[in-house]
Order: sequence, then structure tokens, then C-alpha cells
Amino acid sequence: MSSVSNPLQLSERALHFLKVLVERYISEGQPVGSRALAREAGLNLSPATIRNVMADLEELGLITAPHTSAGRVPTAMGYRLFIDTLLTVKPLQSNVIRQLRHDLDTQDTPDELLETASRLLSEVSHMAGVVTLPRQEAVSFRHIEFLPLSEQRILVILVTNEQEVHNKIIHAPRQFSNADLQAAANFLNRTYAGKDLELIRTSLIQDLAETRDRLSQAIIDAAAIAELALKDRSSHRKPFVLTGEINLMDFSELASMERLRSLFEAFRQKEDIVHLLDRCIETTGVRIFIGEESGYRALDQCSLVTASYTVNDQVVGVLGVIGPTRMEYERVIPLVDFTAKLVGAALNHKSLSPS
Amino acid sequence: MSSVSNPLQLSERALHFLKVLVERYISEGQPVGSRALAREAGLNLSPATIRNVMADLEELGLITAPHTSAGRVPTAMGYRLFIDTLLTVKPLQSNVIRQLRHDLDTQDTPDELLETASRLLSEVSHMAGVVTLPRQEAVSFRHIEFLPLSEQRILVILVTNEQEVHNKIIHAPRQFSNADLQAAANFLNRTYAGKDLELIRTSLIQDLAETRDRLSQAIIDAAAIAELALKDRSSHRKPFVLTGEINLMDFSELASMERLRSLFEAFRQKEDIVHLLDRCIETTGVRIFIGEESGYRALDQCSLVTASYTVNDQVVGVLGVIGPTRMEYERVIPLVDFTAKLVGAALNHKSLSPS
DNA sequence: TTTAGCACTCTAAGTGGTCGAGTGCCAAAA
DNA sequence: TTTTGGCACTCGACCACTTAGAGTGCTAAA
Repeated sequence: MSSVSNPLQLSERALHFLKVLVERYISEGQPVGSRALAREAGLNLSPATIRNVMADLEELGLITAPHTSAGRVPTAMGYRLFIDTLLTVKPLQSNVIRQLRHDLDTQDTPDELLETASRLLSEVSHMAGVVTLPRQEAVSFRHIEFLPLSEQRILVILVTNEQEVHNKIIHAPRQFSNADLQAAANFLNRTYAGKDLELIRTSLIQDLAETRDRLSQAIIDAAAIAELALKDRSSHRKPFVLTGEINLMDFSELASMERLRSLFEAFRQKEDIVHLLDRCIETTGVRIFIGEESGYRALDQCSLVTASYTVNDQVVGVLGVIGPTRMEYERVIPLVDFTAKLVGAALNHKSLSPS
Repeated sequence: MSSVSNPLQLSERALHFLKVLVERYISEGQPVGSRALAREAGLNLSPATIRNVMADLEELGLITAPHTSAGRVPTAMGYRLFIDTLLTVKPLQSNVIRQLRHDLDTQDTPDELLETASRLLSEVSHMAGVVTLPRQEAVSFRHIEFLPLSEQRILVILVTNEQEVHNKIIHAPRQFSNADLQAAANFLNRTYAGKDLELIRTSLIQDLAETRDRLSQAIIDAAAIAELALKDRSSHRKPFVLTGEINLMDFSELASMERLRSLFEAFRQKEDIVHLLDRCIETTGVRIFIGEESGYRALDQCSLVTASYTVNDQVVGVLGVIGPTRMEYERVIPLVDFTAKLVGAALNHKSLSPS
């Protein structure tokens, strides 16, 4: 994928140094100099030798020096190579595993589950956790209810996928009586229970067009109202759950107000984040955007570690952690990976034994 | 209320200086020195004279000097006196009035209304807007619906106050058939429509206790389920809507990470903010907490300007603006005041003509 | 290929000096 | 009695300068 991820041009030794340098930088947060690296790297080499190697690494764009006489810092490319080929992940601590299992297994509704997942991601990582709500191509109709409000306004309560409740207010073209509405709801509930919502919409339109005069007024009414009720659902749907943004204020690399402001602004607008998360949904497994790789200015100094989660082996959503580029990938990656598996499992469990 | 709000010990002139000083400090953000004040104050007095007066004001704790040779800055007490007795409010700009009117009049549901109000407050003030949801002693029952989920879990959909939809999942003590649930819902809807929710609860319990054996099984079931469904509502209710927190990052007086962190943490925890807002609900009209007056550390450098809003002349909620102590009170106060009136009117409108 | 040495660069931190804004106080003026 | 001018003083902001230390690249020798 990335152009340097094949280590052909680099000696084993150079890669080893890169690995040690990145690890050291991640843990200390200070540019790493040749002396420190010589000490750390184990091999008995003098700083001078290290300097030569570091010059090579710099030439390839894997590391960079903030200024002439500071040590080196990994670039996004450096992190990329590190993550793709050098990283040794650390297994999750057993108490973390236990907490994740426990907290994710005791949630009643999918919404609560995802909320909890986000919270856990941010608490364990001390960064920000993000979870997209599962997208669902097929939304099944379960139940509908119409309650008249003032004049021609009608409160619609729609239950989909067994247990998801949506409600909205529609403006009907004419006044309907209580009985009309009741009849319409009954008709819809009887006729369409369990069917796919999109199918219902299209067949409603069709039925209405084709057989208008052969149908009873009640059914025509039902169809008309339902059409209004079912159109542009989900436009109000929260696109993702984000938790622990405040944790990001603790990282010195994000400590400038300007930077932080634009980051939080991006969180609020949601749009860019959604786009980014959408790009992850195609990938199975863990996917990472490092710094500028995301393409969004606000995330320049941030990395995003995501994993998609599945229901019935179908990818339906993405979750992950947002933090500074300098994060402990070796801990965050397994955390995100494992959480995604648990969330998938929990959702599966619910959708497989609904009755 | 505050111990110095009677200006007895202070000459007219000293008060005038205080006023000019506060105004100047609010607009410039810099400590105000004697020369600047002499120029600004109109009266033809030399800086030396001003210095004497300022020394008095400082002695009373109304202003303070950040360091030996800076100008003076108002203290919380100084702001208090300024606001209570010296402030000349500026009327809202007509385009702002128009925008508030328009945006608040075109909201369908109370939730949207309050969301919009919060957004408007923050946008107009360039600070943070906050709105508490209306508390309602009397919640009227409108409609209930039970949908069976897996095993003994039941999805309850409850409509109150004409159009507010709540849903939750309850765990029933035993399995109920679809017909059981339908019957229970029908019974409740028929019997209790329009009644007060708390009354329903108590009468349910009573009925159940007193006349258990004379009632049909269906009704007992209905009561049992309803009891589960109605208990601890509102525990999940969002306590307030907060918008535009990010605006607060632009103020230099809040620019330290530590400060900002604790402020945002308070916003997230909500608890302290709720307490503070609760204290405002008793007051009719505008109420202001300046800096440390709130008693919460996180709000030390902040002021909160609130007004309660009413439905049927009953105070039901509070809204306001949170910003740095150094804010343009003369603009914020009328903004908050007017918004509260509009929100009250809009809610009134809805609750008076619901049918 | 590795290393020691060296000249060089850059930052961080500290020093000292100047400037300007502002103060408090006092004695003279009003 | 109030107001004012004058004066010595304080403090922060700014600038120039220095120093110490870390780290570099390059070269020549091992």
C-alpha cells in the first residue's frame, strides 16, 4: 500500500534502529539523538555509526529533525513502516479484557452498547473513542402508530428491527380522524410486519399508482400517510458516538488552542470524521490513519486507529480511537481490535436470538 | 443581596469611575490605568486624582491590580456592583430579534425548540449557550404500547404530554403473549388517557393491592407491566442542552489547558452545572453568577447569565449563556432575557393549542 | 565498515539593560 | 478640603547577549 512498506532498500539493521527510535520517541516524547539510540539499540555501535544510518532514514523520509541539533522524530511514513512491519503488539491486560467483556455484555439496547463501547475505548486508551452506529441496508418494519396532534400534524411512532423506536411529526395533506389513523396503522401493521422498509415504500407508491380506484379509502389514506412517515428517515440519525475528547487536551502535541479548536470543530461538524470513518468500513480488520494521511487538516497531528465490526459476517460499523500521532500503537491496536470483536459478538447475539 | 450593592459609602463620582473602568476593561481586556481612566471619564480630572479614587475602590475590594505597576481590573464584587446598579443595557439589534423570532417560531417539537434556543444563544453571544429542559410536575399520559422482544423483555413506548415519546425495555416477571400485551395496552389507553402519570402509578398500586381478586387477569397484568414501565422514568433524561462550548476556547482568559480542561470536564459531568442552574430556577427574571460567586472551581473565571422561562406563568426551566467573566453584560443580559421570553411564549403556544 | 574527532548549528535558559506604564505619596496649589 | 504636579519607585515586556548542552555532518584513521 504505502510506497516504502517494502524494506528492500533498507538493511535489517536500519529497520531495527527505526523500530527502537519510534518506540523510544513514543515513550519519551522527545526527539531521539544518536547517543540515546546507540545506548538503547543493544548492538554495540558508536553514535557515529548510528548517525550514518539515521541520515539514510532521514533521506528516505522516515524520520525528520525538528531543527539542526535536535534528535530525530518519526514522520508519518516512519510510523507507517513501523506499524506495518515492525510493530510487536502487546496483549491486552487481563483486567482490561475482563472489564470490556463485562461492560459490553450487560447492555440492553444496541445504542447503549455502542455508547458503552465508545466510553470504554476512551477510558482504556486515555484518548478519544469513536463508534459509528451500525448501518443497515435492510431495515425491517415492525410496528407503526399514528397519534393526531393539533390540526393536520400527526405524531408517527415507527418501530424497526425489532426494537428501534423512531418518532417524527408529519404534516398531513388533510385532516384525518382518530379512527382513520387507527385504521391506517392497523392496516400497515397487519400487512407489512417484518418486511423491508424500502420495499414497503416502493410497493406503497406502486400500489397507490396502479390500483388507486380499486382500493378502499382507508388503505389509500394509510398509504399516503405512511409515505410521508417513511420518507427521509435517518436524516436526523446521529452519525457516530464520540467520547473522551477532553482527554486529548492532555497531550502536549495538541496543546495549542488553534489546533485544538479546529480539532473540536471537526468533531462538532462531524462531516469530515464521518467521511474518514466511512473509508474504514470497507476494510476488514484494523485500519490506521497516521497524521496527514487522513487528508484533513484538523487531524494533522492525530492518528485514527479503527476496526470494523460485523454482524453475521457483514461489516456494519466501525469503531476506533483518536489520539495524537505519538500514541502507543502496540496497545491501542489490540484494544480496538478486541473491542470491535466484542461489539460484533454482542450485536450478533441480539440479532440472532431476538424472539 | 451582596454586601456592597448599596453605594452609600461611595461617592457618585467613584461609582462613575468604576463604571467607566469596568466598561473599558470589558472592551479592551487590558488593566486600566489612571491616565486612561482620566481621559475616558469625561470629567476633567488629572490622573493623580483618579489614583486616589482607585485606591479607595481597591480598598473596598471592587478592583484589583494584577501587579504593582499594571492598571486595575474589576473583581467579582466590582462586576457585581457594576451589574446591579451601574449597567446600562443595550437593546438587541433588530436583525438579532428577527432571527430569534424566526428560528424559535419554526420549531416543531419542544426538544427542537430548546436545541435551537441553545444554538442561538451561543451564536449570538459567541459564547456557550445552555438550556435546561422544562421540568414538569404534571406529566400527562397519552398512549402506551407494548411490543414483545426476546423472552421476557418488552419494549415499552410511552407517549406523554401529547407528543413526547419515551421508550425503554423492561424485563417482565413472566412471559406474556402478544395478545396479553395488546389487551394490557388497550386497557391502559382506554382507562387512563389524559390523566396524570404519577396519579396513575399510585392508583395502579392501590388498585392492585385492594382489589386484586376482583379484577380480571388481564388488568392485573396490565397494571404489573405498567408499573414496571412507568417507574424511574426520566432518569435517563438529558439534564440540559449545551452548545458552543468551543467558542470558549477563543478567550484568552480561559486559554490555559488546565483551566479549559476542568471547565469542559464540568460540562461533561453535568452535575455541578445542573446544581447551579437549579439555583436559578427559583428566581424570576435574569440571574447572574460572576466568577467565583458560583462556588465551583471550574467556573472561577466564568460568568453565567441566566433567565428562567415560564409556561402558564409557571417557571419551568432556565436558559443562559456561559462565558468569561469579562463579557459584554450589557448585551448578553437582554439577549438571555429576550430569548427566555420567546421560548416561554413558544412553549405556551404549543401547550395551549395542542388539539 | 566502523569509529573518533572536530567544527558547526541550534535551542533553551539565563543575564542584564532599557523602556514604558503605572503606582503611592507628598507638598503645593486651588 | 480637594485637586494637582512632581517624584521616586516597581514591575513586566522586550531586546541583545551569553553560555551550556545536545546533536549534527564530515573527514580521516582504524
